[in-house]
Amino acid sequence: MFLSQQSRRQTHRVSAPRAAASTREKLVEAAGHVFAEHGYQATTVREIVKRSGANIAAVNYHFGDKLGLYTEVLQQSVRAARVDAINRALDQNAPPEDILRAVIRARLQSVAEPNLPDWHFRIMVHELVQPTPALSRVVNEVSRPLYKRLLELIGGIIDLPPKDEKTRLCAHSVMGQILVYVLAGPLLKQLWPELEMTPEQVDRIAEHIWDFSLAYLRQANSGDRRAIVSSRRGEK
Amino acid sequence: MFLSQQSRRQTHRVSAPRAAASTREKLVEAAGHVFAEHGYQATTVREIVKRSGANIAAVNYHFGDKLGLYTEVLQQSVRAARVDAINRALDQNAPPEDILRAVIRARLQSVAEPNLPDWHFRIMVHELVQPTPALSRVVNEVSRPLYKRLLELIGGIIDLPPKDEKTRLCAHSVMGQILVYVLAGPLLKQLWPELEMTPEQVDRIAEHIWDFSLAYLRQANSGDRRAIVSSRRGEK
DNA sequence: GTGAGATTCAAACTTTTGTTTCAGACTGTC
DNA sequence: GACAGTCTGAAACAAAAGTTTGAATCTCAC
Repeated sequence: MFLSQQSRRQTHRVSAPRAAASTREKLVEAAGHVFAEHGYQATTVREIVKRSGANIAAVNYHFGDKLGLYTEVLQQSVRAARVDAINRALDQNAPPEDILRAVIRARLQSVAEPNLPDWHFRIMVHELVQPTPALSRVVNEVSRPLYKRLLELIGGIIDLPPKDEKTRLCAHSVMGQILVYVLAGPLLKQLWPELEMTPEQVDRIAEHIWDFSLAYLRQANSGDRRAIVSSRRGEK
Repeated sequence: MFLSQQSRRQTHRVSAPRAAASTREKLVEAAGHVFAEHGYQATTVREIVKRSGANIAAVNYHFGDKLGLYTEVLQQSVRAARVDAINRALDQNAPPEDILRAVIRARLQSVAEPNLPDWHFRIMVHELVQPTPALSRVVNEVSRPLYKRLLELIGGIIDLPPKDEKTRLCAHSVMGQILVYVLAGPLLKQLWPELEMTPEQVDRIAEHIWDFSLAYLRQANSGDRRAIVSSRRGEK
């Protein structure tokens, strides 16, 4: 049963990719939003089909089962995240500090537009908090390269090897500042009702994170590193 | 039905709090771990009772329903978090910079000991990512005061009002750096296998976050603030 | 020790949710 | 215009999970 549907799906995608793809695409689109909002477990296929306007059988017809649909959504997220503005920012030829600034902006900006496929990232976040069965591997495929490049970038700024502990801690500090807006968005909005994630506000936040981070990174780079630490106590 | 059980529970707690509390306590203990690991939706009461050794009816008998048990766990988390080391750190009489350092350490250290009731915080994190019905209010009760005090603390360091946008952004920067270890712990461990959250390592991480943050905060405090910004571009 | 209430237990019940079925509509081909 | 393959729709099915039941056991006051 399952296999025949899978093959049918394959046949479908090859033979009639234009018109019939509509329902399929609508499902992925709706599923992306719902999964991003509730996570995998808390999402029901009935909510997805209701939102997409499709019939409940469509999920199993096109994707085999709920996990198949989720896998498709996740793969699209990975693909989208990979070719995303982040890599474009990382690829540009510019001083490392400017690249870092562009990376922060790129990552944060996608939070501002809830209409557009921002759920790509939110889904990753859910994965991160509670991994689902078959896809920590998928997340890893996109997370590890990005992490690696971020380490290289920051290592370049503070003049340390990418794998140095200090480089990693700095990378985590930058990541954390961004993640808190993606993760704790709803909470922050409760604590700070005036917070509206307009493009202008997001720009200001990105600028702040850049300022905040560079205050340390520049200091760590300029000349003798131990001076910073030893101003407080001896280095380990 | 529900009310009669509730009243029975109340009676129970008053009349025989010692021996019979055992099952109840075991349930809360087990539920805390399971909820913290999987979140509310993905947790089954059967898993909880299996882990606690209790009968499946015990949950409904003692707490009315699954949400009642979860609420109890959450309230204990709130209570635990409230009297936690964080407030002790905030209450001490010391320079704001040292208090900040103590707060960072206190919050990060609880991550290091997974045996102890660390799930208090992890549950909050799950709440934060996907709020459950009846308790964003509860989270709010503990989050808002802590947030407020953090704003005052950081406002004190950079010499700005607590509600100033810049103060808030700085607070979020500090929060984010801590949260990333709580949230992304599993992922970070995959990306950086050598990462072991030993007490020593946690101390080093806490020191880094403090250094990293203070690099900006001190700079922001010292004299004219606009100098920092205008070194890049004009202030808004 | 007896009785009233509190607690536990195994089993059954109800709801939710993922999945399947199969009839019918659509689409493009000969 | 008939056919094959593709897709959709409403309903039914099955498994999982939350909840309830009622009898049995325990606790403790009298």
